[in-house]
Amino acid sequence: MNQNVFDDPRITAVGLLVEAHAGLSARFAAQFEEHGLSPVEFEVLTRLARSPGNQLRMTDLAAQTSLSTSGVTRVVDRMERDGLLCRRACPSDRRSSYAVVTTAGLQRLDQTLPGHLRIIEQWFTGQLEPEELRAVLDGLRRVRDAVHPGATAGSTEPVPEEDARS
Amino acid sequence: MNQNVFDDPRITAVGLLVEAHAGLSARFAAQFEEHGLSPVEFEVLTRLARSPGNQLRMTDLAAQTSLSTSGVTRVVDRMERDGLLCRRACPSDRRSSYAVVTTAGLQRLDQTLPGHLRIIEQWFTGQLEPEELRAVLDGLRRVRDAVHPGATAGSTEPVPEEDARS
DNA sequence: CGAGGAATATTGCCATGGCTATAGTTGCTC
DNA sequence: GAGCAACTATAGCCATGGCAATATTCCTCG
Repeated sequence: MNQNVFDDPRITAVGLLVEAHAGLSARFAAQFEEHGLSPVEFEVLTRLARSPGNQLRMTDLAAQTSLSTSGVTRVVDRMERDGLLCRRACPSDRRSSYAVVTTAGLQRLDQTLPGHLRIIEQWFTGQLEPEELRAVLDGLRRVRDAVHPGATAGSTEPVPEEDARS
Repeated sequence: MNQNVFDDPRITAVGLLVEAHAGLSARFAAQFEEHGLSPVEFEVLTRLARSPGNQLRMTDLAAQTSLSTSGVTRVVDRMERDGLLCRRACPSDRRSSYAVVTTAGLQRLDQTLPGHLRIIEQWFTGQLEPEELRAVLDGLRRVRDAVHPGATAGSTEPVPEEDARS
């Protein structure tokens, strides 16, 4: 068996990306937990808080998170039970319902965000010189745009079908 | 509520990292599935295949993957049932047992790896100029070393305790 | 208008995996 | 050697979340 396949620079590159991500996620999760939030709940809270009216239809919330629509149903169940958000019927479409952040939810987010930003700075952005950071982010943006169809509003271009990198 | 918190460059930076990782993971998972593997199973297979004797104690396997020891027990259960690996009693310590990759497991990995490498190149490394890629990897290495204690054998230095909290 | 198909949220069923308790083993200390 | 703490793998119980089925509601086309 070809042992040195694992020394392939591509494997190494992915390993770095995965481990950097995993390490940061673990730090985030620990801090979220201090504020009684799971990573998914924090994600939901931020997505709602940055949406007009602090609300989003269940479907749209699912599209903006890592969850399926049924997953969103359940997270919203839990968070509604905890008073972080509530459901609101959509007046124009009786199939839809909104998830709306409550005041308590916004407060919780406010409590969590400063520490979150501190962690990012301490363990990610602050570890790099400004121009290094810019280089990393430029690279990640290119990867993201290639591999994550429809991630940003800006990239409406079709997903590149081949390895073409202009 | 402070809406423009979400325009904070730190939030943006993490968002890029997370989405690049998520996009790549999704592509990987799709290709693994073509070969009848889950992401965790692929991880286990590679960890074992790159270990001396194609084997690892359950505990060590857990330490090298994203799983707890009980998680490893179950993945190994499934993979043993599928014939990808088998358990072997440790002769020197009757508490321990090894997970050993079978020939079928190595074959499965051989079938999967070329496509995996192609995906990495097509959607990650190949999207960047060589010097861009090097810059990204250098940055990720720094982040990884900071945030992921004990990730590599090379970085024995203690985790920076530069702290600022509480 | 009415029928059929698409969209929306939810629920049932299931796989995955973490935490904790447990049983077996080892090694250290007295 | 006996006792005890640490280690190792596993099983029980539970939370999370995906997929598919389901019930509503909406929309389009005839």
